This record gives sequence, structure tokens and C-alpha cells, in this order.
Amino acid sequence: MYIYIRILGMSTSQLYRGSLTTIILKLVEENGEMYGYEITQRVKELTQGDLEIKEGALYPSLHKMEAAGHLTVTAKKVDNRIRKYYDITPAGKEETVNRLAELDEFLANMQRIINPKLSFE
Amino acid sequence: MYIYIRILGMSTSQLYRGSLTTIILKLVEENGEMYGYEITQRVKELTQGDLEIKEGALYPSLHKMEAAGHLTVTAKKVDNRIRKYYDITPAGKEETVNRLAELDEFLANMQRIINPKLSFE
DNA sequence: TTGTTTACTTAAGAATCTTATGTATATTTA
DNA sequence: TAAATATACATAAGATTCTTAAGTAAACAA
Repeated sequence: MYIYIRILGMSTSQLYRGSLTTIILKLVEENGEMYGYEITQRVKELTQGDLEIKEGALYPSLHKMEAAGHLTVTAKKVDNRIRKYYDITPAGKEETVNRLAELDEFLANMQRIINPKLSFE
Repeated sequence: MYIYIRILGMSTSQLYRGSLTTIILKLVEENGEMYGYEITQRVKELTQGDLEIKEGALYPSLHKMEAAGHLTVTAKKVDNRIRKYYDITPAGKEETVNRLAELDEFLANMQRIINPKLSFE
């Protein structure tokens, strides 16, 4: 029997919609080879448990990014189980730059709307 | 005959998904009574044309926020045409505070992931 | 041995958005 | 003055991205 308890403070915000690809690209670009489960744990760590990447979002996203030629995948047997390691491609690096630029623009635009007084840069 | 030309630099990013409610709440809370079309123009101004709120997203969103009790609506005839002015309710002000807090958390979490070196605050 | 963690997969449904279409009046331009 | 554009709202169909849920399977802890 399983009882799931909603962790206080864990994010349910819709704002993360659209940011998953950017997060994956950045982490894999920076760390090199990572596998799916590792990405979920790394994000949980970095955000102090605030953001939990769901498997139902993560894995289809990884498959799509591989299909797009932004990531490569290599299956490795570790402890008698399969892990799929993803690494960034040159096209993936370009995509990372673009996605991070988009994120910057998004942040700047939200600042302009939410805090117009600080937006004279 | 209509020819639509894609404006260079206009955002097509998925990052804005989930931010519309926050944007509307903040603008109406700050400016007082606003009507839909006015909101699209204000956002366009503030972001220098970068972000165009689509009518297909805006109007259903306004209706939903009214149904939720976060906004009130008053129809007024201006220049022989109907405008629907939306204003914030007390519940809407609470929601605004919550949404802005969520936005802050989102920004902080993205910083922690994208730029971990700057995240020791 | 029961439950939890690790590790991946995928289908169904929800939420939010874009695109497209429609209505209608006012204003600008050719 | 006719045509096009701007103002102003509404909504249905489809796309995208996510959550929820169910499944498989092995390692590990209680």
C-alpha cells in the first residue's frame, strides 16, 4: 500500500511549462554524460527539493531531443541494470545557446511587465 | 487580401506558457480597470513588441479569472462600441501576491539550475 | 518478505496556448 | 468613397507540454 504525501513547498506552478528542455540541455552541456534519473535528482538537489521533474515529462522529452539530434544516447549496464546516458551534440550546444537566450529574454520581459521601474537598462 | 509577415524578434518561446495569468493580475492590480485589448497593447509596449498576447489566450483567461472571483467585469459603451473593463477583487489581490511569489521562486530555481555559481544567497 | 529506491517506458487526460474564424464598429488610406 | 486597417470582443479546433497513472524490472533496506 502506498500513501503519497504532498510535500509542502514543492512547486505546482505552471511557470515551469516550457522550461524542461532548457534545463536538460544546460545540465547535460555542463556536466557531460547524464542519465535520466540522475537529471531528476540533480534538479531536486539544486532547487532544494522545490522542483521535481516527473518521469512522464522527462523521458519523452529526452527521446524527442535525441530525435532532434540535440542529444546522443548510449545504453550502459550498471549493477545489472540498464542506464541510458545522454550527451550533447554540436547542434545541441547551439540549441542550448538559443534556449538560454530565450530564457534571458523571457526574464527581461517579465521584469519589464512586473517591475517596470527597474527596466530602463 | 492579407499578407502576414512574421516580425523578426517576436517571441515564439514556450516559456511564456503559464505566465499569462500573472501578467494580467499584475497589470490590472497596478493600473486599475483595464479592458482586454488595452492589456495586449500595454504588454506589447512594455516588451517593445517582443510579447504579443493572443486574443485566443487572453479572452478565455479573463473569463476564467472572473469566474474564479479574481476579477470583476463591467461593460461600457465607448465610441458606440462595447468595452469590457476588468478590475481586481480582494481575492484577486491575494492571488496576485501568490502568483508573484511563485514567479520569484521560479526565477530563483532557474538561476540555481542555469547559473549555480551565483546561487549561494 | 515487504517496501523503497533506482531506472526506464508509455498511454490517457489536463492545462495552456496558437491558429483560425466570426461579428461589429471606427478610422485611415488609396 | 471604397478598401484596408485598427479597435474590441468571442470561441472552436488543434498543438504542445505537462501530470497522473500504470507497467516492467532489478537492487537494497527494514
